[in-house]
Amino acid sequence: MSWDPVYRYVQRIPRGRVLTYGSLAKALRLPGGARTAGRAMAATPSGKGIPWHRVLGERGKVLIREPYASLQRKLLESEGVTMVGFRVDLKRHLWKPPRKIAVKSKAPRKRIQK
DNA sequence: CATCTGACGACCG
DNA sequence: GCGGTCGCCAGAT
Repeated sequence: MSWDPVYRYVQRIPRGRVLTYGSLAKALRLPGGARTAGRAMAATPSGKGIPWHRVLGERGKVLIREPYASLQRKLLESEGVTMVGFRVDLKRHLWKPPRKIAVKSKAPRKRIQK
């Protein structure tokens, strides 16, 4: 199984915003759901600029073990993410992935006929 | 090949 | 809200 799609998706998460394993899995339709997203993140290649720290558990909880948990918290706070202990305030920082990519043209989009 | 092990999450007490 | 159980499934042992 190639985790590439997962990493590409994670790289789209803007600074200061976070995503959950569940929503990640759902967005990419990963078989096995959230846990599969977790496996992918656990295998995140280092040094590729992938913002792995922006992926959290349901309700914004940091689920990884030390010493990475502290690092993740630190990285998040460094980009302005407000946290309560090892939990992120999802109300403020949850990233809602855009359904459509930004449109450059101002012309109206064509309607897809049903 | 048999088991174990999670960077999960829904459920239940 | 917290801890335990269970389904999930690719890798590791």
